[in-house]
Amino acid sequence: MVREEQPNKLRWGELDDDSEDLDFLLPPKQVIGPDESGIKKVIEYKFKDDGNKVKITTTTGIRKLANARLSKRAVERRSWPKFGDAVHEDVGSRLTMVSTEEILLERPRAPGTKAEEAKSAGDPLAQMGKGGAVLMVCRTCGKKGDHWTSRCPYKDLAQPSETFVDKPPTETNAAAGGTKGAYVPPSMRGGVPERSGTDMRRRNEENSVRVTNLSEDTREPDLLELFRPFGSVSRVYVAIDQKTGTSRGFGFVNFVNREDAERAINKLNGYGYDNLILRVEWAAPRAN
DNA sequence: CGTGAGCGT
Repeated sequence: MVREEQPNKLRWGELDDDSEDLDFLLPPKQVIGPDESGIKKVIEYKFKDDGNKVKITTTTGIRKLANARLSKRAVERRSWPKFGDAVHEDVGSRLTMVSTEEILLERPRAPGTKAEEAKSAGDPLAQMGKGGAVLMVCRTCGKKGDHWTSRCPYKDLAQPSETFVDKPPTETNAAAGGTKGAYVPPSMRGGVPERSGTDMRRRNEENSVRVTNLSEDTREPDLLELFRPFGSVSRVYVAIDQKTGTSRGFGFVNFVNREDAERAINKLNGYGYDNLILRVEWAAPRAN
C-alpha cells in the first residue's frame, strides 16, 4: 500500500532515473542469430512498473511477418535466386525492392467492342474481311459483317429479317413472339394494330437519350453495344470536337420504342463505363 | 473577374 515499504517498487517519477541503476540485477541480454535466413532474436529482461521482471523476446528480420503466418511456399520462395534489378543485391538484404522496369497497363474497358476497335484502329466497318470473328449482324436486313443496323441502307424500307437470332429476350418480344421463337419487329410487338403516324413505334429522331460523361475514346459503336440490349436503337451519335477530332464526352442514342429508352435510362444512368460514371437521361428536343 | 461546362452533323 505504502510504496516506500516495498523496496523493489518504483515510483513512476523514478523509473527513468533509477532503472539504469537496477539493470545489473537482470540477466544479461542475449542475441541469437542472425541465422541463414536473416532472423535475429534478442532476449532481454526488464523491470515492469510493479517491480517484477519480464522476459522480452524480440524477433527481427523476416520472421516478423512469419509470426503472423508464413506459408511453406513463402519460405521456399526465399531461396529463389534474385532476378531483375535485384540480382546485384546482397542475399537476404531486402525482401522487396523498387523496380524501375516499365509495365504497360491497359485501361479497363467494357467487354467487346473497345478491344476490337483498338485492333482495327477506328472504323468498325474496316473489320469486315479481316477474318476476325466479329459478330456484326444487321438487325434490319440480317446481313452479317456488312454494317450496323443503324447504318442499314434498307433501314427505312425492308422489314427486319426473320432469320435474326441474336436478339436478346426482352419482356416485349418474349410476350409477343412466343410462337416459334421468331423475331418480332418492334412495329409488330404487343399485337397492337399499327397506329401510323403516332409516336412510340415510328423510326425517327424521337425517344432521344442523352449520354454524358463519356470517356474520350468512347465511339458510336461502343454506345450502340451498350444500349443495344435494351431494344432497337435507331441512331447513335457521339459529339466530336471538329477542331481536335476528339470526343466531346457526350452523345445521343435514339430508341425506336420509348419504353426501351426508359429502361436504358434507368439501368445505365450511373453505370460505370470505361473509368467514368455515365449520366443517362432524356434529351431535350433538338434545336433546329 | 471567372471560363471545371457541356443538348447533336
